[in-house]
Amino acid sequence: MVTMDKKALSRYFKAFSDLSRLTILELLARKDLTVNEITAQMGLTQSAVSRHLGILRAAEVVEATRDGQNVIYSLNKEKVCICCDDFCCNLNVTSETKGKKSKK
Amino acid sequence: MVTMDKKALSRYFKAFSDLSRLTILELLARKDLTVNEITAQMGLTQSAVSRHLGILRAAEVVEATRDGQNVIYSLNKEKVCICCDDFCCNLNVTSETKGKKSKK
DNA sequence: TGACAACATGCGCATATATTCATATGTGGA
DNA sequence: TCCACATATGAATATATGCGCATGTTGTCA
Repeated sequence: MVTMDKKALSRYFKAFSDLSRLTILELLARKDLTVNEITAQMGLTQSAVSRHLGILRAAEVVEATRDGQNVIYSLNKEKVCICCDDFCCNLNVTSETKGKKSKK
Repeated sequence: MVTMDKKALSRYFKAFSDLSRLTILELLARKDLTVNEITAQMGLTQSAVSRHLGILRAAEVVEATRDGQNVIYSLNKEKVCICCDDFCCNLNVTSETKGKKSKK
């Protein structure tokens, strides 16, 4: 059930720990976008956006496919899900725990 | 349903993005521990552990209660849960999405 | 009160990260 | 081939982070 080691989890969370990257992920959650389209919606240079996308790509949270001159980025929802699940699993935080006051 | 803003999420994930802190969280998932007990199980100085705990405390992922000279730390599983849920919710990644290939 | 134990914090250092500018790489069209 | 557009990347800089040492703070006990 647990498929990621701590190092991988750390890499994922590092990817999620930046405001700009969270914004990018939210944009991609709505629809696939090119780098230019993402850049247009953020207060950053194209360079900065490209770097953030590189980090998200390295963490395998987003995927890039080339379409002519454009590169279209899409969110890998499955990975996001697995990441959160594994994390919760590692900490014995399961759906059943939800909403209940911890038993301590 | 979505109760955290991006900034809060970013703070949580920053807290989760360090290997030492992930280890601490795993330890606390098993049982409540004092700073000394945690320090004994990690290759870090007491000072470093205390700082990590401070970060986790600031993110409200762990709670500290004083017991005489000791400070006992415990994991706030609820917060961990809410954090992951909110994140997934923000990205439209729900339980129903799990396991399925994204519809793209 | 003094001594000690547990924990937190100021400081400095080394490293990592985010950002920008300038430039390189890749792709399509004239 | 040459150019324009989209994207990625090297270099430089500012800031943030993790760490240890030393010290401060808080609580216990004699």
